[in-house]
Amino acid sequence: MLQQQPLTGNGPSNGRGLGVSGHPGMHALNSVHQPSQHRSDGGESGLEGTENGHETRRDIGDILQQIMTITDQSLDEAQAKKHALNCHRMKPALFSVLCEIKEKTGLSMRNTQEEEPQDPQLVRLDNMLLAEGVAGPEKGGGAAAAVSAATSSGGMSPDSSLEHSDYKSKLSQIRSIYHTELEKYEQACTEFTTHVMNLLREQSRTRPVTPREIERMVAIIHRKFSSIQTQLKQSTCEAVMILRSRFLDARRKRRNFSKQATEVLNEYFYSHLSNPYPSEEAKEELAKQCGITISQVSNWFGNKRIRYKKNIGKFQEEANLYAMKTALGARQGEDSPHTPNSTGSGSFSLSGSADMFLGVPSVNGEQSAYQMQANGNWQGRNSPHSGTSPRTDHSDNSD
DNA sequence: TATTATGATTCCCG
DNA sequence: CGGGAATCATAATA
Repeated sequence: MLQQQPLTGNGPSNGRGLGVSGHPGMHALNSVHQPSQHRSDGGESGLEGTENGHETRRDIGDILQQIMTITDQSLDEAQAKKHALNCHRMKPALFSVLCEIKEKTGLSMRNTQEEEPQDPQLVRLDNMLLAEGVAGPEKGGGAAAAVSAATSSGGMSPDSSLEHSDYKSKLSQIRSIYHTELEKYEQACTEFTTHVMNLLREQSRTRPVTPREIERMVAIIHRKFSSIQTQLKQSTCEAVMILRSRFLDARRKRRNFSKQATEVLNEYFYSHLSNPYPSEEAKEELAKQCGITISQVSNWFGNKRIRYKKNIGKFQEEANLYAMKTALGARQGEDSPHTPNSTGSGSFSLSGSADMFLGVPSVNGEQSAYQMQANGNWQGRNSPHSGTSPRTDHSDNSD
């Protein structure tokens, strides 16, 4: 895990920086800055005058020098030089010599650095971004949807859904930044690549440039840019992680369920006191009704069971209250005073009434452990067969 | 500010 | 893996 600067705040917003100047690829192009920029013309007169190898070599060196430094010169200057070089009568010969040299050295550098094995780190980041929904296809609406959901969350579950949509909108924000930057990078990359390719093509008139070389150069450029991209991806990943942890923190920062939600849960609990273990489906239903997750429902029931068991007396009041409420609701059928549980409608309530009636009677209630066994276990249930015993089970959930 | 209520987490068991 | 139990952390309340 390598980590770069975190980005969090103003991350990749300035993508145009692109430290191209230090590009290794450039090295190959103009790395040969000779400190001594001596005038290279004039000397060539002696080129054929002396067949002295030494002289000739020096002269060739001069020409080479010109070629090498050509990219350093101003445009017209370079243009002029180039023209001069092209017209030089030694040019064809030199060119072929260069080709030859190239051929030879080319062999040695053939195996230097060929294929890059798809940086595993990059793959990992890609996968992660994909999993987070940052990369990949636009998924419906993103921010807009989240925002609208947040604003229009009339009475449903203001807290949780609000936070959730907050998370989503932040995520989509990151997403859009990521995509913009990525696009910028890609554009810059292609731009730069074409530029370099043009340059090379241009140069290929004065010096041998094999397609293979161009290819290699392009690969180098791409590699460089992809490393920049990796950084972007990494930063994005980090941002997502931070956002996520903050979101989780927010979740950790306990928020009480809404009144309605606890009401629904309590109603279910007390109307199934003899067996307060909602099935998966029931949990789902409850979760839907309460606007919470299934695991939250599970948590709630876990807590409730244990706490109820621990101190039954304390919960008597509540138990009676809900039992009464449920009974009333059952009695009046659909009049429901104010139980806005939509979907499941009355669902629980009546059919399970058997157990809850057991609970109603004793307001003083001590031993209202109903079905609970002496050891405080629900599952044991009371007497072995118990004809009347409320087959609490799922007489309710109609669906 | 101390206490209680409560949702979540963790450990452990079968 | 679901549940019980203990515990944590924070919201709500006295």
